[in-house]
Amino acid sequence: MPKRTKADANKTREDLIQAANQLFEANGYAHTSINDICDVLGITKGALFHHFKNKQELFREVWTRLQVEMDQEAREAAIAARRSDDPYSAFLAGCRVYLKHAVRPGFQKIVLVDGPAVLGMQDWQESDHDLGIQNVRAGVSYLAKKGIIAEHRVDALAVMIQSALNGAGFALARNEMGITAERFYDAFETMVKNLR
Amino acid sequence: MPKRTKADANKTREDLIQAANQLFEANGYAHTSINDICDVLGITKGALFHHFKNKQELFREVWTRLQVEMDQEAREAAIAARRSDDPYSAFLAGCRVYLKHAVRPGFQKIVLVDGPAVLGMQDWQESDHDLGIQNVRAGVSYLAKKGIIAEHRVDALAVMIQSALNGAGFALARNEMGITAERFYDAFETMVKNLR
DNA sequence: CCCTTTTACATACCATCGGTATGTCTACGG
DNA sequence: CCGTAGACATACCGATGGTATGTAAAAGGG
Repeated sequence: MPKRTKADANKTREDLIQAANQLFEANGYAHTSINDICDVLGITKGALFHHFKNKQELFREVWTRLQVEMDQEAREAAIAARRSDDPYSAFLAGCRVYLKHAVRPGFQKIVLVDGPAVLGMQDWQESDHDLGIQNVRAGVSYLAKKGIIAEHRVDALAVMIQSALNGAGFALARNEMGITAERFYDAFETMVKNLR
Repeated sequence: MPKRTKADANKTREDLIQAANQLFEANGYAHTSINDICDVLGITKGALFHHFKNKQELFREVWTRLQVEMDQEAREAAIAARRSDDPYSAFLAGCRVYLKHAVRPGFQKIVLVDGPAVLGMQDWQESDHDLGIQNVRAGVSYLAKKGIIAEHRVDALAVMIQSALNGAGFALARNEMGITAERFYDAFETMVKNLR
């Protein structure tokens, strides 16, 4: 009966990521101790530090997975929604997926709130924006090629649009001012369709 | 030679806030220890815990001041720029001030990055200390009263516009994609003036 | 099949940190 | 002039992130 085979080690690593994800989501990074995470799996700190250099690296792994997951789904949705008669369809479909994730408490707490604070702004720039923003930028750039918006505003608008989606996600999760998801999406779509 | 008068105590408190502000800005909340702050002033933890309940409360004070400072300046700018022939003038002037603050690394790190992570989302929601959104909302609401944009989109648009400004601040501070402040403001203004 | 090395953990331990309990000295009101 | 409250300092505690070390099993080469 093998107890410490490579497959088991890989499972331990995955369990660690999943347990960390749950605890980070529930209690936040700062209020989740390494022992808390290990206790969930019935292992000790030795195991955790064998698989991850430190607490931050474990967090980064959790954080990265959430981002990649969202990115893939958004890309697929954008491609699937592409229509020749509506230049906005693909872009808006991607944004809708992004918003769907931005509403989830787990995504918010880990990616949007703790992410920048824990990993620092430099790290945050590298990935979140490389995944989220380039997605948005591609959509905006397409609108520019169609002559709908000015080419020289593509970058600035892409940045602001993604931030707008983040803000919408926050507000929705917090039920801020009682704004519904429908209302948000209506406002967002109107805003996008009136870009010049 | 008076050493522990009330005036001195007040100065100690102010010094604490200022030192904390600098260290939080330079190293972030998590990497700033209470002893670090006290060392700057040559005092001990006893003094700090006499003036503040805990580390969070000190942070909250720093955080609040930055917000209030920005809010006052934005209000004044908006009032000063009010013009009867241009419904956007006051709102855009306020946004320009907000953007000016959002670009500052201190405002970013403390208010935008560490703030949500340290104070938590619930705290954020409960307190109407988020002066930025109230400011923006007032401007958007005015545009709605002028019949320029739809009343039922005021809240959602306000949230997204403020987030857009935050994102612009981040991008500018990091010199992301080489977008200049002028370009950002041009794109922002165009976006706002095409809201419906 | 045996011997060595590497892997996958556990155990023991340490420095630092946020926070508390307590002590001390000074200003101030009566 | 005295007692009390305020403004700090000192001493201490538990928890936490991280390290150093130990150990048993698996992997791998001959």
